[in-house]
Amino acid sequence: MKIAEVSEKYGISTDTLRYYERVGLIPPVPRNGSGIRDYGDTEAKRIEFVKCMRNAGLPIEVLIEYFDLAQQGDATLAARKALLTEQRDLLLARIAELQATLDLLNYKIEVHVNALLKNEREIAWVED
Amino acid sequence: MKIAEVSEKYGISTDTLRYYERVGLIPPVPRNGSGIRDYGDTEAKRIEFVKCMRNAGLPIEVLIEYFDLAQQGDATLAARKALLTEQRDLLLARIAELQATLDLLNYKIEVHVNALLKNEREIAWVED
DNA sequence: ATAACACTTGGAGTCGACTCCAAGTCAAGG
DNA sequence: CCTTGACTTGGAGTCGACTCCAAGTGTTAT
Repeated sequence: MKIAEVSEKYGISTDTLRYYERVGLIPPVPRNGSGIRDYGDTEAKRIEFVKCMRNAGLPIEVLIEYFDLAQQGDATLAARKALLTEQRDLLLARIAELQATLDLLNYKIEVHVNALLKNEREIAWVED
Repeated sequence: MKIAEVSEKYGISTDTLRYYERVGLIPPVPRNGSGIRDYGDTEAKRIEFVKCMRNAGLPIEVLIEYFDLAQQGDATLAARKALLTEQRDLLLARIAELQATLDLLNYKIEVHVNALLKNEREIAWVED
């Protein structure tokens, strides 16, 4: 798969894909005879995972660290688990915060709806 | 309340508080005789709301628009409701995404835990 | 075979949201 | 009176994460 196809498939710009490779978030992608990137399944899986994690706000730095550890084999299993757990906990806390804001937003909307209804009644009364 | 106290109370830097005022996210704060900001309850409430919304990722621009509308009175009630509803829906979608990533993260952690347990068993077997 | 087009590179530019800085003013304590 | 320390201003700098650009090479269709 060429870069344009990968970009299309995952909704990530070609610039971003190359950028990820540059900073080490994705390992060097294999090239065909004329130096053009040829993404395979391994790459695709990695990209999908990165997309998901980035979308949830995990910093690029953290992901790089994770992949660096993974690349060192079983000796780093515990460290990787710790890293993932930390990010999981941060995410959990984040979700709780967003949920709280969601509740507030819903309450505010409710208030606006009520105000609108009240206005309608008053207009009806005036026009009667 | 002086700016340092507000900063302390809400965990927002004085720089950020002044920045918010500059860009119109908070209306001009009243000053005492010598030009120093004196925050009151109205200001505090606004700051708290802004903090909550910003924390949930609502862009500054959107919040400014909301306050601009609010300042124009009842005629903008419907517009404000629409704005809030749009942001609420975005937030809802965001939470769902984060939840999906959370699930994936939990699964990954599980995989690591299993690998660790397997290693332990192997070590035990070697050392027996 | 020549135009059109996807790909390559390194480096510069952009964006939102702060964050820091220099230079100055003012109130209070020793 | 003089220092200390919190406050003021406008403007510049930083950060993470892209995003864009110029200049060049390779592939494909007419």
